[in-house]
Amino acid sequence: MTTLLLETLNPAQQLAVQAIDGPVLVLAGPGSGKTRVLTHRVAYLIDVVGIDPFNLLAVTFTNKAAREMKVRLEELIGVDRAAAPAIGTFHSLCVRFLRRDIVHLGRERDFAIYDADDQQRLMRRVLRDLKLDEKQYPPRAIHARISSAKNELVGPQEYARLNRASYYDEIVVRCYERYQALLRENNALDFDDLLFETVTLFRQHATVLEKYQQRYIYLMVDEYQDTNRAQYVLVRDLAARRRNLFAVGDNDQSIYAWRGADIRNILRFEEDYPDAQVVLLEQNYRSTQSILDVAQALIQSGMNRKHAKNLWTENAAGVEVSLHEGYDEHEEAGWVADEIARLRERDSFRLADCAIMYRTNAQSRVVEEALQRRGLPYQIVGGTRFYERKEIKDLLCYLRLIHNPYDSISLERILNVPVRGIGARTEEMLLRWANEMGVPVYQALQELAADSETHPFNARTRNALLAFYDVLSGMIVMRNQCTLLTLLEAILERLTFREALVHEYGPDEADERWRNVQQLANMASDFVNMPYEDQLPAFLENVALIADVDSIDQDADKVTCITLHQAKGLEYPVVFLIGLEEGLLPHSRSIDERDKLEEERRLLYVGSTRARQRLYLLYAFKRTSFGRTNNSTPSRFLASIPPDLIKQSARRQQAERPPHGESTTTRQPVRTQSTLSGTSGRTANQGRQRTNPEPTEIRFLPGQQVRHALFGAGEVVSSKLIDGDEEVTVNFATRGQKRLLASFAHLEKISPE
DNA sequence: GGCTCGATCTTTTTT
DNA sequence: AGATCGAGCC
Repeated sequence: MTTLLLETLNPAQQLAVQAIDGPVLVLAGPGSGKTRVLTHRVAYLIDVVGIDPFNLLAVTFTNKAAREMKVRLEELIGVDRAAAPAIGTFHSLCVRFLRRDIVHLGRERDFAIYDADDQQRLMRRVLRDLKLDEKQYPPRAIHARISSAKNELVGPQEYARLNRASYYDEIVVRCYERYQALLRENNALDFDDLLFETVTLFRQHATVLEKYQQRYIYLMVDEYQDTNRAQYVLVRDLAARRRNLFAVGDNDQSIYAWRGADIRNILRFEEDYPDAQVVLLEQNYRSTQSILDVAQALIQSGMNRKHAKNLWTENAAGVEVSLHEGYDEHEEAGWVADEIARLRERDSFRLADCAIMYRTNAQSRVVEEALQRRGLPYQIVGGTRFYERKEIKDLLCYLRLIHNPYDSISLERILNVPVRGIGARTEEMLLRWANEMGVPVYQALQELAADSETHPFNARTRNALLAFYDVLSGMIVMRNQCTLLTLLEAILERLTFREALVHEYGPDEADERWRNVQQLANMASDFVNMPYEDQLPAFLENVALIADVDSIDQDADKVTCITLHQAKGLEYPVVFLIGLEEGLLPHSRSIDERDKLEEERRLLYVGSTRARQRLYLLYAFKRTSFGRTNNSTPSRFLASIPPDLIKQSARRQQAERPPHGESTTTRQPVRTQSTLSGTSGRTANQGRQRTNPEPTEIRFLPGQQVRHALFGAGEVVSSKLIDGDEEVTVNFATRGQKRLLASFAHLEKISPE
């Protein structure tokens, strides 16, 4: 078995698998078989070293990755033993810990998990409670602050301590406090709490932490470069006793800084664990040489690469990477769809072999249209998620409420769904009444049902409320006496849900939505083998933690449309990267900060290394966004690719040139890399132009007061020339310190000079 | 209490 | 361009 396990691995992989004791850092380039290494290491620990599977913990980035790991493990060591190791995402593992031990924090184990939509609603409730204007204090923005604070393990008090400066921050603190209080009242945790509370649990209850430290002798963490502070501390604490931490990652694929991921976690590994063994996986098994060359060119033009890897492959050169300019986003998508059809007919690729990747979800719409028009089956990952469809979310709220009646956010959502004559005023009255009595809304309804004398409602309103309460309380009685499916069917029947759909949407749309409901019922039936009382909580947890990528259908022969972020960790024989334009990739929001810009570059790197055999790069000559059409500039990153590595596809002579009136003479010649090269100013469009030619000298000196369109006023801390541009570090009064590229940031000098 | 119309915003990226 | 939200109307 030993030999069998190891002989399919290359020397570096073997080294990683056999590095058992102490901290190990595996720097694994794309396609270098890191999933193989992880899986084989678990198998090796169990089979060869003789570790009890019960003592292993592996953290993956997605549930899908966890599933795949379990499947592969079963193949290696058999079903029985493969079931035992704890394998899952940070969030699902934390839920597991918290269900068991959150009582130590004085909370209940059947807490609800709030998703983005719930968080939004809760935030609005907070603003209403605090009488704050949503215009002045956008719920999203406030919540974003709270969320990143939690990811940094900063609670309300500490946030207040760290941010004394502005009034805005004071508001954030008040909202943060109220937000947490409401979560507690509703017996709910949001996504960020799952991590935060687990860390808190471990910090405050040494015995609990010790229990897990004892149990999990070997820890493995995938995608270590994308861990945030909370995750980092969690891992550090869990590993503190045994120090058997096996971290796998690739700093070149770090693309989640915007949600708190800190690339320094991986860069610091050797400082955190000076005795760490470091293994480099540089052989790529996935891509052709041509694809790898392009990917390497892209990433090597980046700045500040630590742990630079040199990927190589024994794979054949394969087909050249191709670059194509579409006239607009429609032609771009059309070209892709046509090419997919050709690949299927001429080169016998399947549709499932092809993936179309883009920076923003909004781009998927046009792609969808193009595929639809040609009758090519496709699946769009993300976008409007199944669980976020209204009819589904409504039903889920019923289920959540049945499980946890204190969840007032869910209650408010469905109080008048389907319409039963409970309007905003009644709702507000009910909430105020409950508030006055100091009880959860559900309990207020109980009071009302018990014929309380003091309620403020008239007879008609009271009846409407009682109708709602009857449904709910009836279901709560049923909760543990039947299967989840039966429960769901009972809800549908009690609510005459289908009829309500017809009433609200008309017969056609109702049909479509009813099919979604049936699909939900289908999913509910997956849980029939559990004890009755476990089915509902298990289902709800599953729903809350499932990610879009987790539900990619690999069996169907469909084209996959997916964002670059979600594509991390996946691979496809054929990959199309579309919208490679300034403002889109790099995204306009990331354009004037060095670190953000570098992350965009890595995003492109991640995208191109998903491809096994064919890689297509596309951009459009002009693009409509926000209802406005603008000429576009090819992404600066394309300039990093030496021209002999790409085949510029000949532009076809289309019949559909721009409609009359608009002359084609302004059209740019095809911009190959020779014309794309360097940072020299191009005048491809009238829209975004660089304000100054190549800077050759420092224009901003420390102490200079400047103004930025977005960040406001600030003071220059330092400035240096890098790569033909001036990088200015500015300390903004309200936004803190930022590094900006002078040529893009449009910094305005304000006195004193 | 629900409807229609116009104004306003939207698009980063997500567990 | 499309969705969402608020104001004013029935």
